[in-house]
Amino acid sequence: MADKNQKMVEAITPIDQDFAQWYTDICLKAELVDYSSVKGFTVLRPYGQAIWENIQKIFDGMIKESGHENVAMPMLIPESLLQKEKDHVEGFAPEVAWVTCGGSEELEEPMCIRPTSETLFCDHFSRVLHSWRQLPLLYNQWCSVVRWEKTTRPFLRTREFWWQEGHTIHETAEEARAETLAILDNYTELCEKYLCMPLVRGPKTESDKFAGAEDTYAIEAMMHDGKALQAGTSHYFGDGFSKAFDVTFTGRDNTLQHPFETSWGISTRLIGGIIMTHGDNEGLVLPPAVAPVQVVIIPVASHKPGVLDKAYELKARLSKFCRVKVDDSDNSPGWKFAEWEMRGVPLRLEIGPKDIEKDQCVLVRRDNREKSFTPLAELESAIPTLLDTVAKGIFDKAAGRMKERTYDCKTIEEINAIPEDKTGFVNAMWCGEEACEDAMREQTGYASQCIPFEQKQLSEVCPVCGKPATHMVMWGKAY
RNA sequence: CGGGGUGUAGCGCAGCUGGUAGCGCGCUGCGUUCGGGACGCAGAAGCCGCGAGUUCGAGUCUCGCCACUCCGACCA
Repeated sequence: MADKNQKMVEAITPIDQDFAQWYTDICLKAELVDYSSVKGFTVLRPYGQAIWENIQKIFDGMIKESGHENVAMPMLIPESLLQKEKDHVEGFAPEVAWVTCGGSEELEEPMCIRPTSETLFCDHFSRVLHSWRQLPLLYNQWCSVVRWEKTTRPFLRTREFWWQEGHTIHETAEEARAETLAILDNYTELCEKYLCMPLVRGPKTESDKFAGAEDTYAIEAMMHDGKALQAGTSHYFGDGFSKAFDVTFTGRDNTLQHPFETSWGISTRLIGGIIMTHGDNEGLVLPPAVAPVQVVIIPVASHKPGVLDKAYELKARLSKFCRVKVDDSDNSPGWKFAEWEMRGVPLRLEIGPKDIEKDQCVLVRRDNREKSFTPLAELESAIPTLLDTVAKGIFDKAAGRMKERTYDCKTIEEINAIPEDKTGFVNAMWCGEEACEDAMREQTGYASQCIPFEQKQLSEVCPVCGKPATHMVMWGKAY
C-alpha cells in the first residue's frame, strides 16, 4: 500500500519538500493555467476559468443584490489623466505598461494600459454626474488589468490578472465609509462561507494603504506554509479623487459639492489562495461551492453490461442539484481516482457491478478519503449533506492551522523565537510610527499586514521603541 | 532589480575528449483489461531556446541575447 501511495503522488512534488514547486505543479497539472509566450501573462485554462466563473457568479450576485451595476471601461488611460491624482500616480507609475504607437503613427500622448481604473471612473463620473438625485452611483466592472511586475507566479502575481473593481460615489462621507465596510463583509462571506478560507480583517497601516486612499481595509488569509495572502481590499477615498478630477454635483442645498468615493477589488489571486489553503500531497482540494465538478462518477468495470448506463442515469439525476461529471474515458479506475483527486473534486462516486446488484454506490470525500456505501435511493439527500461536510471539514482544518500558527508576542525576542518552519501570524502591539514598522521588518522579517478589528491589549508598549502602544497589529510574511 | 538553476519530441530526462539524436512517460491505431495511476503489438512525432563566432564538421566549444524557474528587495 505504501508503494501504491507513493506512485499516486509522483506527479506532484511533496508539499513539505518544496512548497513553491508543489504550488506550481498543481497549477499546471490540474490544468488551471498555462504559461504564454509573454512573461507574466498566463492562460486561464477551462478548469481554472470555470473556478473563476463560479467565484464571479457568487460575488456578482451579492453586489447586484445591494444595487450595484456592472459597466465596462476603456483599457487605455491617457498619461495626463493618470497624473491627475498625485499619490495615485506615484503608486502606480513604476509598474504601468505604455502604448505609444497606433499603427505606424506615434501617439501625441502616451496611453497606459489600466493598472486599475480609478482615473477612468472619475473622468466618467465628472461628465455624467450633475445632481444629488443621481447618487449613489454603484458601479463595478469585471476585467483584466496590467501591472508590470518584476517577478511573477501563476495567480499570485502576474502582469495581467482578472479581477473585479468596484467604484462607487456617494453624497456623504458616512455613506461611502459604510459602503467600504459593507463590501468588506461581502468579501468575508465569499471567502469564509464559499471558499472555506478563514480570515483576519482590518485596516492597513498608513504606509501600506492603496495609493490615494484615505483608508484601506484588507482581508488576510493564512496559507499552508503560514504565510499571509491579501485576498481582497476595500478602500475609502474621501473626496480626494473627486476633487482631483473635478467630479461635482449640485447638492440638496443648491451648492456645488464633491462626492465621496470608494473602490474595492478581488482577483484571480483568490484561486492561488484556494490552492495554498486547502491543497495537499494528492493535489488540489476545491471548496464545493466553486468546484467546476462537485461529484465525479467513476464507473468500475465499465465494459460490463449496465454499468455505463447506470452511471449516465445517476448523472442525469444528480445534475438536478449539483455539478456532476461521468469519467467514461478508457483509463483504469485507479487512474481516474488519482486524476480527479489531483483536480480537487470534492466527492467521488464509484459505481460497479457489485454496487448495482445491491442498489448502492461508494461515495468518497476528497478532503479525508473517507468512504461510505450509500443506497442509490438516498443520493438526493446524502450528496448535499456530504458536500456541506467537506466544506466544513476544509474550513475547520484551515481555521485550526490559523489558530495554531497565530502568536501573541510582547517582545522582539519572542517573535524571533518562532521557528522558520512555523511561520505564521504575529499579533504584537505598535506605537503607530512608520519607523517601528520598518524596524520590525528588519529585525524579525515580519511586516505589518493589518490592524485587526478584533483588538487585544497584549501589553502597554511598542516592542520596538518602548513608547506607548496605540494598536495591536497583525504581522506576517506576505505573498 | 540582485543572486542561483534550467532550456534537446507534448512532459521528464540522457547525450563523454566535437562526427549529423536517444530513453521513459504521454500521444495515435488495433486487441486484451477494469474496486487505487493495467498490458501486448504496430505507429507518429525534433529550426537540440535564439543569434553570431571557432571548425572540414557544433546538441556538444566561445561570446551575446531571450525565456522559464527558485531565493531575496518591491508589489494585489
